[in-house]
Amino acid sequence: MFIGEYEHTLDEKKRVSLPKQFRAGLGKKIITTRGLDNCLFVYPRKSWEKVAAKLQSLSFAQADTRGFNRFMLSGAAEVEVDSAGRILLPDHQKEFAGLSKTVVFAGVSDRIEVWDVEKWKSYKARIVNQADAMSEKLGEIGVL
Amino acid sequence: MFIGEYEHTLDEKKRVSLPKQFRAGLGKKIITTRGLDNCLFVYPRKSWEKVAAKLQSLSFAQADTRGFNRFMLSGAAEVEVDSAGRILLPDHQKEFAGLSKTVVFAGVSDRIEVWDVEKWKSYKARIVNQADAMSEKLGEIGVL
DNA sequence: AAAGCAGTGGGAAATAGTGGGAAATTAAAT
DNA sequence: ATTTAATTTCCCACTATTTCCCACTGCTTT
Repeated sequence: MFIGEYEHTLDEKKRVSLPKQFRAGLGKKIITTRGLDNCLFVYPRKSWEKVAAKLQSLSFAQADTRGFNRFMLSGAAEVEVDSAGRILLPDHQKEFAGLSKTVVFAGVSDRIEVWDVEKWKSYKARIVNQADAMSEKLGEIGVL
Repeated sequence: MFIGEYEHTLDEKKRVSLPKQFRAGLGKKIITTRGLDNCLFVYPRKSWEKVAAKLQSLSFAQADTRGFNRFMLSGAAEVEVDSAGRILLPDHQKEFAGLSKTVVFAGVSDRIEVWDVEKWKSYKARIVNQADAMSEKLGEIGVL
């Protein structure tokens, strides 16, 4: 269960150190992939295998599942945590998520998200403003 | 399981080096063939045999499956990886996929795809823009 | 204040990717 | 049939990137 929010630095070699609090839960080999809303998803190897198994069951005959597979799989990378607790992000992921120097790690239960700090700030401002209204909606359908 | 995206160069002798990450999974003899959406599919010998078996199980009675069979099988070639980790692409495949100098290798679970870099960029832009719609599909199959 | 540690930066060594030349094989031409 | 041309194969060499390691800084803890 990953929770919390941390600001880290992406250096010139495209390295970022993982927040200490996440390292134990992630292990040595982890998977990063394209996520939704222009952020990256980070999974421990085991959780990723579940995702991958589901993706593999999709046929390549249909154009939309082909596209979907390409989005998730070609956008993914297996990265190893170095001796200083850092990972190395591929160019295409850095570009996809629009990462500059400062990035945000956000724990979201079974996955971790990586955001560019500016994108994160504006996104967070939006969801904070909407939280009150959303809670009523969730109450209506019996979630809270 | 092949994942990730890599840009490589096709030289004047039609050689491309395979991304280091894919070499172990591919072995020494590999199969390249015409793929869907104007890219090439690359398989390790073993996976190819499975694909070929599936294709053969399709009925010859229907004109369209006959066509698909010919498309995949006649477009295939067995190529060997040289001492520098490169393969040699046949002319007709280079032409089919519209490959120029820079090509993209994309890992998509059991196969690797080879794209011309420009075609890949525009295709990727399309699927990235459809990410929202895709997320609903993700929910349906329980990926997210 | 000293010690430990998380996060960051940077230098040196290793290597993946690329280009090109020589040898060998095939094809063409006289 | 022999020579010439062209293409392919094999090998070596260069370079930009990656990898591995060590060092510094600032914060927290004792």
